Amino acid sequence: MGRPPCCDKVGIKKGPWTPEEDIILVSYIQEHGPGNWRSVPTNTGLMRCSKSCRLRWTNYLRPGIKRGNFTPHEEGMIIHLQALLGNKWASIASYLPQRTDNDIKNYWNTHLKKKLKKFHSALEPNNDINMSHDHSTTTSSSHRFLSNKTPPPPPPPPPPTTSTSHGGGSS
DNA sequence: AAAAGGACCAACCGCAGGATT
DNA sequence: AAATCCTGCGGTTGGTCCTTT
Repeated sequence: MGRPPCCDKVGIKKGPWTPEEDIILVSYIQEHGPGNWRSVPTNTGLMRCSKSCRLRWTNYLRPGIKRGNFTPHEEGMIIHLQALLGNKWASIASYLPQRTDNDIKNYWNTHLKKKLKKFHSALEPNNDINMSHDHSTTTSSSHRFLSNKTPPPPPPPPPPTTSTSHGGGSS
């Protein structure tokens, strides 16, 4: 007997969240704290799967998150950390507590990747073929990019990791 | 003024790891 | 010790808005 799908397709709503759904989710989490996502749809009556609830909360509804308008400093941090860690968006996000991994990932894919590519081809017009290897090439020269564009970001602080264990650490 | 193309953002899907029974 | 379940992560897709022709 295999494991049942996380959200069996029947009756599960997909697509953009409505303000009403947001309110239900937020008030439930305010009362019970985040975590135990499995029980959220059951207890709230939301026709969403647990994954969708968690995603909505972490990427949009969670208090204290900042969206859009990345500062040059944040941008520098992201480029630096991406060169350091690769596409570990969750790890990168842990250095920018106000940002979500999804937001950072989107920003990287839409803005920074392009910016870096431009920079690289300006720097090494003959080698722009190498740009297909995203990470390997960004590693060394993104630092040069940084030193041109923005002040070098501070060395990565120890990851916050405020009791990420689910269930136990309800904030 | 309308149409086409490109860019951006929010959300979904599948996979992997960790925890629990 | 093995099997199952839940959560989290990264990649990808779809829809909408903005800009250019």
